[in-house]
Amino acid sequence: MCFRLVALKPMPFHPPSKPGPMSIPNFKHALPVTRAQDFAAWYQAVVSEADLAEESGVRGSMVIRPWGYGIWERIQKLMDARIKAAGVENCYFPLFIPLSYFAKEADHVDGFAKEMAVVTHHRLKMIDGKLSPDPEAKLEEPLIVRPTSETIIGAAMARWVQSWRDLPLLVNQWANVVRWEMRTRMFLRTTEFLWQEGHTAHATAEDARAETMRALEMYRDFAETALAMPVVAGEKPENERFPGAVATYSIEAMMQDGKALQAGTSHYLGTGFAEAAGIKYQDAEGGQQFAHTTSWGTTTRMIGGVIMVHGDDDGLRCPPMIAPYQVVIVPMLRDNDEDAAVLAYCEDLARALGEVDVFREPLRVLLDRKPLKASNKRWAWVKKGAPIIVEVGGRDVAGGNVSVLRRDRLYNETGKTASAIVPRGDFVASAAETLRDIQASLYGEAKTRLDANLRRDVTDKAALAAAFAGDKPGWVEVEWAKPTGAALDAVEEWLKGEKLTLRNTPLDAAPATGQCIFTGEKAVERVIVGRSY
RNA sequence: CGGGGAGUAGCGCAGCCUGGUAGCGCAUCUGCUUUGGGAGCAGAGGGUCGCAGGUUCGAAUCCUGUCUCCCCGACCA
Repeated sequence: MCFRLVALKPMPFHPPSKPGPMSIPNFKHALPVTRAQDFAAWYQAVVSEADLAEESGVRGSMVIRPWGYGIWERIQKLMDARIKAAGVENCYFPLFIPLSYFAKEADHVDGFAKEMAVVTHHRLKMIDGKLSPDPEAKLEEPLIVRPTSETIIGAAMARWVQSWRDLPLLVNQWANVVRWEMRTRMFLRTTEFLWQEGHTAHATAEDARAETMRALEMYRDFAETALAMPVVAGEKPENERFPGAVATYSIEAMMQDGKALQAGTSHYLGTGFAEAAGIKYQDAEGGQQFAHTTSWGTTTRMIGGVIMVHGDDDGLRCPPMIAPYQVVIVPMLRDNDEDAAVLAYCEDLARALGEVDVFREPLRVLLDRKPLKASNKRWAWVKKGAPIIVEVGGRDVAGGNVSVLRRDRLYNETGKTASAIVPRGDFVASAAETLRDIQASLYGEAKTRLDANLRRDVTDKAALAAAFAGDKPGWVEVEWAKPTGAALDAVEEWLKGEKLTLRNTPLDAAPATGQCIFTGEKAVERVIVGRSY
């Protein structure tokens, strides 16, 4: 992986101006490249410098390192609680799906056939000195590696659902899936990725649609609360739908370069998958009905979103709710007699912090005992984005203090790291409040940026194109007539020429009052246009 | 999958055109000095040059194939 700092086109979008080192020439940041120099290289630098993930040698697949996986485990824990609170139960379905299951739903096949990993053999053999699939061991029916599990879960649902009393059926699984993407990026689009996929079956369309919206709202609230990542929840236009879905909804987050990232999806699948899999039930009147199904998912992509929403030129700033460690204690050891006292003081501090409750959980604290120079440890934790870094030296011990560094406010006006010396007891007593404040301030900063870069004053195509000219960042919400079929294709064709995409039609948008920006017809709703990942 | 670029020590790179058996900076280790902070000096360790073939007396260097990564595009959570 190499970062080239030459002749890079400057990023036209800068975070809200903050006091600190922004204006100081040649300021030394923890990363080798800044957001303004090259956003894509900066993103990769955060991934590697924060020890989130690394290349694996397998195309498009990454090793998720402990700090990155720790964030995923936090996401899992908080999301899982919400899923269970909605009455959805976890279970596990096979990684391998018989080709015949997958083939049943035509639109589904159209959508996924091009990116499928296929298992065709069950044995290897040494042939001409090379270990190769044994031609004698060819599978009767190929297996596909799941790109999503609607089909195999549908087969199970068909067995489980007999009567209207069996509905609703609400299941979820945490799993890995594989999609053979042409172009991959760490966390944002990998060949194999981790996710949660919820699958539900209902008696009526109304119930299924309600579940679809419940999941969407769960994702919106999760993104904004746990990830401190403001999003826009809305419906995807017709041709961005999940293959086989009747309606697809998404949450869209704005990255610091102004591009949109789809961070979660929820689908109302109608009866299409039920018909393909035979999910039928006998209703109260004795008639046979097909169930209405939904599916909804969030993935490790969210970690990429957290990086691009909260990261700065010193690395990740991890929201406290999903930080594997919320407070990291770095002892300043000098290889002298004071060290034992410093360590004992740090251990007491860690113990006291471990008894603090924050966000209704015990505070997560690490005493970093690694035999490295304290300054190196500090900057490693800055890059990883630990919300609070506490440094403790001999003088702190003597004075009963700690030196506190907030990751969201790293520098003061003079460009120095903004460590604050505070009495130990005061720090422990206020730690939970400080973490809540960091969570809130990360959200606030991102929300301000989103609002400042979402325009709603564009009413014609020329102005829309101009709004993005010269790589201007952000989104534009426009009124449109929600064209379908060929008319929608024409809209997307024009947008493609401008390198733009339709993101979604926000649920909470104001009603449309004017004309469709694309067709000139009477507008029926508002849709967000932007560049995207 | 199309176009472009890259793979040499943990990281960042030079060497490749004009083949002769590998070098720089940072990091690491050791010693001394320093100490509210990303230290200084001296010394040391670490690489089958992505992989596989080929040409050659000899390949990091030339040729062929292949894998992986990055950028742009088409596709997508």
